[in-house]
Amino acid sequence: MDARPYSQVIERLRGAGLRPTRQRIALAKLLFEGCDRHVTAESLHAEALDHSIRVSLATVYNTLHQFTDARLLREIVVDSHRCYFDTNTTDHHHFFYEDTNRLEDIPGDDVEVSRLPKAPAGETVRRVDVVVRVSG
Amino acid sequence: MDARPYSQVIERLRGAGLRPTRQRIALAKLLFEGCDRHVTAESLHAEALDHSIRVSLATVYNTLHQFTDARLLREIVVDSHRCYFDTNTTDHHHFFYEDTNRLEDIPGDDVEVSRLPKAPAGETVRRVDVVVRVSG
DNA sequence: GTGATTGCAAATCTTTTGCACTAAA
DNA sequence: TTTAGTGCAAAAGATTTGCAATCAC
Repeated sequence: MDARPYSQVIERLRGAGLRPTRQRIALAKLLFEGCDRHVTAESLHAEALDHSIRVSLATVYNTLHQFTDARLLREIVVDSHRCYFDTNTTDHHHFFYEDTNRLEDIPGDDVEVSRLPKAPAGETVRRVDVVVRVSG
Repeated sequence: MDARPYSQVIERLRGAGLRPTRQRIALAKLLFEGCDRHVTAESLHAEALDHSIRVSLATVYNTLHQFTDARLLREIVVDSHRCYFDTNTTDHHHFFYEDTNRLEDIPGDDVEVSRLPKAPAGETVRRVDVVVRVSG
């Protein structure tokens, strides 16, 4: 083992103003080491247990929201029954597989919204989400 | 009062293969008489009670889903905690006011998606949803 | 040590379900 | 009369919360 195996993740948490606790470090390693991912609280909790990381479901929920507030994650709304979180926080859109409830990034250039309405008076556009729903 | 005040709504329900019961007729009148609307189960139930329509929340849920299956309504996903239903079933997109959880149609021509990825192998695109999230 | 964080269990909120009752055809 | 639809209350599923115990600094 590296003498400082967690330093990158710890730095990232500190940079986001989050105290690097054992649970946050472990979850951050699952989320951010490797390629972009989409998780739900349940799926991340299950994955943590698989890796023998002792963390409660409540803490997973809290952590996902803290990471989202800190802009380490992005919340994606595609299903009224479950929250999805995306480790890819850059501007991009999604396929949603209705048969399997799976979410997949659409590469940035493959969607282009060429016309948008202006924001209603007094409002600011926070985000434009495009979801392409597919099924077999 | 007209001698056949409910005939239009009744025809619409029959046409959709739904038996025109007292509850369905009353809810359909709230939903379809007047301009396009966005409702949640809770909001429609409250509105029904305001109009002295005796209907249970469970029936409102069931009815909204039956209407959706019959293509009298469309379900809109903008919030992971609540289902919204839209009486406008034509192709169009939405503003979502994050401060007030309110949903509003964007006129058809004000959004144009000029490039879309092709569907993954074996999948068919069921719908493309664009949500413009705004806040004050 | 001190304040932030966590775990647990209970609470909350939305939605669905089982079943006896009622109403439409 | 027959079957579909309804109401209620209970169940289910996802998420949040209160509070004592624990941990980072």
